[in-house]
Amino acid sequence: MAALTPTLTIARLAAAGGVGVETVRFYQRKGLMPVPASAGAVRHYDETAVQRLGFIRSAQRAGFSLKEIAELLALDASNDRARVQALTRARLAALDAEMAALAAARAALSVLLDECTSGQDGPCPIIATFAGAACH
Amino acid sequence: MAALTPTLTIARLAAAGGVGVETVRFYQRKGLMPVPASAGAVRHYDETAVQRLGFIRSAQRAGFSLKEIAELLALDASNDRARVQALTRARLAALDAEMAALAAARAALSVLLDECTSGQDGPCPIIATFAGAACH
DNA sequence: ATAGCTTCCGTACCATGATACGGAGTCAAG
DNA sequence: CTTGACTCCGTATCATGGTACGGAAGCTAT
Repeated sequence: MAALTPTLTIARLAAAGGVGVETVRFYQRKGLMPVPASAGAVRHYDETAVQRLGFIRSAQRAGFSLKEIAELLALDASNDRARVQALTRARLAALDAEMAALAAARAALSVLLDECTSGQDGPCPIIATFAGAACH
Repeated sequence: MAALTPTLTIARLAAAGGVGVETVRFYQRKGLMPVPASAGAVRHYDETAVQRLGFIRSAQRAGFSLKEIAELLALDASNDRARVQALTRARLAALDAEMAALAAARAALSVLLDECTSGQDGPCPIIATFAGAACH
């Protein structure tokens, strides 16, 4: 029940994946998307290409870089769960680190904003904090 | 009690700020750091340059882009607290959005990792999830 | 069959935040 | 006064993730 679009042009593929044509071509150059050995002169794509594009977008949403996604796609073929798990743990650790950094920045900025909005005395505390890193 | 380094070379300035010489020059090109109108042929920097460099690093840690930092530095002169507050609120909102996205990604990945580690049945759930965005 | 939209392809460009390089000039110490 | 370290300056390069452009060729509808 899904044989209505057996051959997609690159524009349709891109539309199906919610990206631009140039982005698909970019992914091809990066080896993320296959270049289907054009029988004629214009390439045609099937559902697996759409799924692969979806894979890329999904993994990207999870914070994987295109380089990591390339490896994940390679691992899709070889059933190396250990490697996938290792990549995933690394990504989780990176996410935790990023979140901690953002949380710290957020907390500091939030306090400064409160200080700045309450009270007009002297210089802006936000600016002053950036200016006076250690002492003055 | 801080007149021991009235004139710093760019290398000393960079060292004081914990960045490379090329980075200082990069900031100069971006208008973030002053280029102190060399009396001779070699520029010299004072403590205010060190502070400015510290300002940049501090604001950067809070997630501001160099473009935003340029504006904050400009606002340091003109005491426009409203604009500083607006920039800060925008940055807080962006931080919140980024943290939410990371948290979502983290949660999803964490679940997938658990599923993948417990049980060897069939294909890797992590890969399968990326592959099967909507349905199969 | 000819206009007009796509596709293909290489190449160039954008933003972001740096980092590297090569040549010329400067400066301080030996 | 020469050597070696440092500076200045423009330009180039890197990584990341794309976006844009221009010409030639193909496809499609009238």
